[in-house]
Amino acid sequence: MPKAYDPASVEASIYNMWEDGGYFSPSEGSGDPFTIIMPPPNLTGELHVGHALMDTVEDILIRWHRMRGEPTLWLPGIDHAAIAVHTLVERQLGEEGLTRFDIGREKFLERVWDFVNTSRRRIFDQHKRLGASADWTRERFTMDEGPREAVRTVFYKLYQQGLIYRGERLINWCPGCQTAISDLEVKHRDEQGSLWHISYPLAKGDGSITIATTRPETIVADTGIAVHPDDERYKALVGKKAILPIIGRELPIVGDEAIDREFGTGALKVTPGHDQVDFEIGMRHKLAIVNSIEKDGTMGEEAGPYAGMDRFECREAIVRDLDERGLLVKTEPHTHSIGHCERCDTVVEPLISLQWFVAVNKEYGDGKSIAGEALRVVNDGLIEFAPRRFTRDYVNWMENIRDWCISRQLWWGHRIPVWYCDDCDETTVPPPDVDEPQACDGCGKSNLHQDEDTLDTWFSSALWPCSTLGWPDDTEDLKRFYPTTVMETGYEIIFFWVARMIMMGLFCMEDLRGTVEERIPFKYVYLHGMVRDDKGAKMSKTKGNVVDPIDLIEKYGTDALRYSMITGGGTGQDQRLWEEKVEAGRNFANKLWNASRFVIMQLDDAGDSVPALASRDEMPAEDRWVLSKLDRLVEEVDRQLQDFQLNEAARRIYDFLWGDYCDWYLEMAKIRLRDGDKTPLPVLSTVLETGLRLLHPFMPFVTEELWQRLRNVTGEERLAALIVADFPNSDPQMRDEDADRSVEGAIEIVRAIRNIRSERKVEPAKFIEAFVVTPDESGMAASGSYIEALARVRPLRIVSNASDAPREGVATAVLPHAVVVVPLAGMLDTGEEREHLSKEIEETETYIKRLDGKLSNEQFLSKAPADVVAAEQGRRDEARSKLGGLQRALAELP
RNA sequence: GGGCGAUUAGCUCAGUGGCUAGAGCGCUUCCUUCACACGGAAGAGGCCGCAGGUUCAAGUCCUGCAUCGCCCA
Repeated sequence: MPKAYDPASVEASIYNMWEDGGYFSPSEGSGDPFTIIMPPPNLTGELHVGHALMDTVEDILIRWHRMRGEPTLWLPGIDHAAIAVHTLVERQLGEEGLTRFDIGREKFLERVWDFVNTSRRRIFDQHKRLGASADWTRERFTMDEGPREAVRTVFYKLYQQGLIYRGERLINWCPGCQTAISDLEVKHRDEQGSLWHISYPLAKGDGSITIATTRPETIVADTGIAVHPDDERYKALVGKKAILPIIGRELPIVGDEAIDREFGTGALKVTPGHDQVDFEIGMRHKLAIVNSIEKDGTMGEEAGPYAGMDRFECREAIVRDLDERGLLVKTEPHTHSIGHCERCDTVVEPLISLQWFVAVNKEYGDGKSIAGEALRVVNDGLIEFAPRRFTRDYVNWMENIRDWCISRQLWWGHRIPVWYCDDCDETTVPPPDVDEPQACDGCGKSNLHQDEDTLDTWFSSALWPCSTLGWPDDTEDLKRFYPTTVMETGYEIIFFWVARMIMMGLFCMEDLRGTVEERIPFKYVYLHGMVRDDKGAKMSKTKGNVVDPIDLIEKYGTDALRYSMITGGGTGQDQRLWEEKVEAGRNFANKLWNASRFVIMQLDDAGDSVPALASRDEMPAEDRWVLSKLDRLVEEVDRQLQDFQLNEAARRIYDFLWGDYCDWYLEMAKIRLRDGDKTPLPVLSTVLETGLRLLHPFMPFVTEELWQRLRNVTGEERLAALIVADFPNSDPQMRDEDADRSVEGAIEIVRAIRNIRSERKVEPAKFIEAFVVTPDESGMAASGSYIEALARVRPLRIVSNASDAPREGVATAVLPHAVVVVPLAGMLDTGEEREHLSKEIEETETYIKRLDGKLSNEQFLSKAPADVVAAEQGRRDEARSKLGGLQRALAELP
């Protein structure tokens, strides 16, 4: 075996072995399946470290459940990412001096598919590099035939129920992407702007009313002025009219409770065509709606003299004109929140437009609503969030949800399955099995044309848990794996995706499943945090601070990356990642490699003379100790995995394998092995094998490789691969408190002697004499040989009486159950020794004082659980005896 | 404006009421001993943001405040 673990030389072949072995597909066994539908990455670009974290978490859960023998399905896929791909291909066209309208819809889509087919493969290869044990035979794409049929079906069902409608509403328009976007796709950001105070003359008389606005370019679309009905300043004006400057339109002055009297002048110009709040005020007072901004962001006809001007140029022009007319009262700096397109960062323009919506709050059937149901299943605990705090975000959002605008003015995506008639006004929405309707539902004529638009990508993603398993057909997979078990994703898409999957999952399954428990798309939502750069900044291509997971894998290995990511932070917590952090994982993999290398070489050397594992009453304490500790570990890891505490589980396994197993047990075993005693071998290999099984979900490659190598020398033939071995089960029979106490006591003695040697500058190689004073002479004798070897002591004298140890020229360490005395004649500085002991006496006294305080407190004695009280008493006894020992040692110094 | 999170060793972070608060990295001293220098041994380093409260017991629960970050409006 090579001296160092080289991930690059083993990962690919191990992955192929797993895949060829068919281990990624669910086993046929009975029992509840464990299912994760993988969040589908965009098919643009590459997997980033966020995906690496996602894959790691999901793969850990999947591998753990697979090893528990459950039928386990991890279903991967890809999302068609409508806007992203659409704009990407448009940009490519732009470089050739073309627009999509030059080449037409059909040619445009051909180019998109070319792009899709090349970039699809790459993503799966990257998942595989990460070790993802997903079932590639079930891979899905949101634009495949199955998911396409699901989209058609759910659209039809929603339409039939009156839950999808087309209407003229104020929507968020992105002039950059040239499409409507949903509320969620608008990102608000505070920006420095101005608040302009503008005077509007009254229609009758000489008076005027001054309004304040941040968007003077929308003045041309004003259709009213609103004030608070109780505002003394304006009360008399309600019902009167003002004249819109420049345009000359008469504006009714209305009273509306929604007006904030403190903001600006307390008078609001109302522009229902270009502002959500204004739109609602306009509805309440039946104000007209004027559209003055075009979809490309220029001013339209209604803008009069400003028509054709860019919206931001228009703003300056209007302010200038108003100023010239003496109507600009004042301009003050003002910071306010401005909506930007999530994708292209263009300032979003609220516009009145004819779009398709899902009526999420509308009652249907027996009085339920889509959002209401989605809220109920979470409030009733049928779906749980981990970490729990995200439940409230979800509930708040769902309670305030508004209708979902689902049409997009894009060509790439699921085309809206609606046809309009050229001869009458009827809209035809055919059942999903009809590709293209031949006749209008209204007049029966055949002059039909399909809606030009496509659906929001998230509309099809919302169906993902259903559509990937075969819905609308009630397939075997849908019967077996729906509801899925865990939805694991980033907290930033709770609303975009998780919430919508819950809404649509419940709706889709209505006809197929009788109870709501059977309709939910998943039982647990596990949310991971964001991976940031070393300074805590969000990674982004434009900032150039992205870390490529494949680079890290090539440098440190997949397991190293996985370990570092999983232990890098708490559940749902953001974490920072940079190269040096991954080194910790690499070092661990290498440590494991070398410990295994030692064990394997020893087993190999021993050949047929390796004894069977002895019965426990024949084992020395250290063997029982390591098995006992291992069992505690197994129990803890199991509990932590149940609670989604993946980071703690990984850390605990690390602590055991590196600390208990490598640093102590292995070193103890070496001593017996050198003496020709082969009985540690089965213990070494059993504990290692169990450790590999425990660690496998976290670090699959190195554990599989080592497990195979170990199996080759132990000759165990039962199983082909670690990936399908049993996950360890706790066996309380293995617990051994006597062994724990005795070995840990001996470890304390080794540490104490090493400390004395180091502090007193004893030559490292030199063997020195040492005394251990302990009431349990025979028990200690059992540990004598490895204390000698590990602390480089010869001879070690175990005595039961302090008087049997020398007093002069000695360094003393006082432990709770033993006193270590090391004669250091000539090497000892009495002054230093005195200082040393005095300091420790002081610390121990403080500690005892604290315990005394606790133990003399009646409240504590009566209210604390008995075992806590007993533990504190035990600590005090230990501390007292330690103090006595320290004081004696001090007194005996010359 | 509302909500959420963070604040613990020099840095990055664990810590799900009860050991004298831990890890990795970094730092100091020592060790190229036949698994491993991607290593081993020994150490130094903490008003657990601040102020109150609950509790026999608080880094952990509650309230307020401060700073930073995120989400929503």
